[in-house]
Amino acid sequence: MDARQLKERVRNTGLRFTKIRESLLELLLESGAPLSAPALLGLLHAKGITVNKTTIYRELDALGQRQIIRQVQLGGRAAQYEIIASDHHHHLVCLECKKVEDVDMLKDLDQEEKKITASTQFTVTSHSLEFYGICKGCKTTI
Amino acid sequence: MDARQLKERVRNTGLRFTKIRESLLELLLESGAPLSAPALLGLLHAKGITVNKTTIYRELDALGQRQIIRQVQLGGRAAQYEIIASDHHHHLVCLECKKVEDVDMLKDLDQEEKKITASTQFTVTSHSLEFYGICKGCKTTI
DNA sequence: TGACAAATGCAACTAAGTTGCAATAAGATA
DNA sequence: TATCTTATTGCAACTTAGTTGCATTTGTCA
Ligand SMILES: [Mn+2]
Ligand SMILES: [Mn+2]
Ligand SMILES: [Zn+2]
Ligand SMILES: [Zn+2]
Repeated sequence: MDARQLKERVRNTGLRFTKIRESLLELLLESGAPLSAPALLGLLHAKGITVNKTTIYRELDALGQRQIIRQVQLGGRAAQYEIIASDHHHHLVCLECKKVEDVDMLKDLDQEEKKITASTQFTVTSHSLEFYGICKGCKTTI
Repeated sequence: MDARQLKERVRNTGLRFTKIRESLLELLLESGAPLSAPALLGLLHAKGITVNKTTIYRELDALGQRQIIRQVQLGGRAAQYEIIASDHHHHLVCLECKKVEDVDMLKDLDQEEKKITASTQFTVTSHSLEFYGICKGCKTTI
């Protein structure tokens, strides 16, 4: 998933390719980790792009509806957002500095989804798995 | 985990056993699912117990520090809380009505924790796994 | 029964997120 | 390129979740 592909995806869903939208997606793409609305607002302002918070929230909503980004719940007050890339993955959340890292799918949880759907009255369509602990940086700092 | 055991645990940590604390824990115990601070506030008021929201937040914090309850992140704006019972479990979250059900641990994710800790610079200490989908009630209603 | 810490309420605050409405700009078309 | 339509944006006012300082009340134990 690079900037060009992303632009393609955005245009295909009927969205205009505005400066704000472009910069916001660029930030999410460059960031190795999910970003919150307040964080995005700050980063955009730091880039010299003046944008209102209402626009950010509407933008995140629009991109979410089109399956270009997804909201992830990792604790903390604000929701975080990340580009929906090709492969499914999970997250490592540092309890110390709150940094988030991606971690590739290890076990096949789709099997678990099927088991639950088969054995309960609940139809599972997706899942999210977060691992909590201490990151490399926080171990050396202490 | 029944009311008596819970009272014991509360007393053992040096907490006084107040009417508010008792009712709050009772609500969490009776509820099959996690509850948010605003929800608890509403339920307590419905029970005729007048309590300030500041008290609720401080209470949740105190019980959390003592490992009597835990905060769970399940999407939605408000954090949810549940009694820490003996066995580890995960959650089924209905995307329609937002209801939450417990689901017993199926696979052994402790193994995954160990693998990650061994192969990355990140020391995993816990995890949370949520399954999303449609609950029984919401399937029949549609 | 005090004494003393824990618990509580209140008011004022911050931070995240939402809504309605008016102004602006992207980009398709002529 | 000028024009048109509609998506996008900003602004202000609002809601909801959660926090803080301080004064008052209440549980517990000697
Ligand atoms: Mn990720
Ligand atoms: Mn649970
Ligand atoms: Zn860290
Ligand atoms: Zn449901």
